[in-house]
Amino acid sequence: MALEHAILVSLLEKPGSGYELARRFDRSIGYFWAATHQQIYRVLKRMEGDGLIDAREVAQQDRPDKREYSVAAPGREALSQWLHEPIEPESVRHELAVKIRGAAFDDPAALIHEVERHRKAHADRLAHYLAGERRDFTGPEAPRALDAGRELQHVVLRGGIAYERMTLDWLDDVIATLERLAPPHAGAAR
Amino acid sequence: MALEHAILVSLLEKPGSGYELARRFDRSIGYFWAATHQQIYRVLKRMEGDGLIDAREVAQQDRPDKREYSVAAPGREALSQWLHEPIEPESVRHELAVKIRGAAFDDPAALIHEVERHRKAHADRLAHYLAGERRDFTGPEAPRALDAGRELQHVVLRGGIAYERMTLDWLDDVIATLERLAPPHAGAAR
DNA sequence: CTAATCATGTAAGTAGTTACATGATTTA
DNA sequence: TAAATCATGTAACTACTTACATGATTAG
Repeated sequence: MALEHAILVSLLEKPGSGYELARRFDRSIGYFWAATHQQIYRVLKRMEGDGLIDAREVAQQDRPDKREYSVAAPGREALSQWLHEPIEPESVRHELAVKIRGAAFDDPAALIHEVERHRKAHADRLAHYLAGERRDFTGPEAPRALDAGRELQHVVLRGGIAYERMTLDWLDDVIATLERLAPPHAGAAR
Repeated sequence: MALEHAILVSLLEKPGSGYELARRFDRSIGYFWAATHQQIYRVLKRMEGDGLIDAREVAQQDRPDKREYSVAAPGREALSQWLHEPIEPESVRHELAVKIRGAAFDDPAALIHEVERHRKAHADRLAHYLAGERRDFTGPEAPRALDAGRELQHVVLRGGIAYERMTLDWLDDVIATLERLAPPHAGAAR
């Protein structure tokens, strides 16, 4: 149940409402742990009930009021404990790879468009990561290094960048392979 | 619900029992779509009920009998239809990245062992992929190219290899970063 | 005779998705 | 006054995980 832990990390980095968390899960933290607002609200409620987080009603003039959550001592403890437990190295779910192998039993050429669409999505994400890196991790603030949080956010971002670059290269390979299989006679099967 | 589609692809590549599928999901196809035997048996039953696959009782002398499944015409049709539908570019779930960002609020040095454990798992997987590539995709059978299934299996495997290589490099970066944060004063926090 | 492999499941619980719903405030 | 953003939820469903269970056959 890593969503709880992802929420704890995000709230330690900065307290916020369910809505704000949902937006973070569309950006930074969500790049490696996706969650919808429905799920977030449900889990926040449970975590509050378990005493892991505290809620504080915040009245706002220019916007609807909100409930701001922050991490309570038992939440910090729970996170710390989880950090010291081993986790299983990721079991991947790569739907596009299923499609690519499935294309052998259909028309490989028909998949080219879909793969190109994914390629574009990954190129956009890479551009977004690189912009974030330029914004947050370059410039003269470097001497103030040894800020653990900053360094660790950066190394995770570098992972995202490496992942997107690798994926782009691979998708080019996939497209080239599909094109090679297409020209002679469309509609190949085993 | 891509498990159904992954099963269809796997059964088109080669018919088999639930047990055999479960083993494939521990190897080849499972490298990009994980599933346990419990889930597989349940989905197989549903798919049979939906007419997507056919079952055939196979008596064996040297082993317990089994039910061998193969793809029926409606199953082929369902796969073909799915292949022509667009899917969302993957939403990633990278638990280790959550831990790395969480380490800012605990002892970064304490995470080094965990990351090294993951590094080893990925190194093993890479070695396994490379052995599979040497076994199945090298040698003099090259001229018999244009076998779509073979080519597509290979490009998916190349993706797995690229992913593991990228991950190893990144985990080295992570370890170096954690070590850099560790020496002066263990137990940093923001 | 014991462990390993082959083979198939049930039951209970947790996590996650999709659809639906409401209402405030702000900007065009 | 309509659309966008901020803000929070419920309900129903589907997917997935974990624990438990059984029984055959084979190799050591």
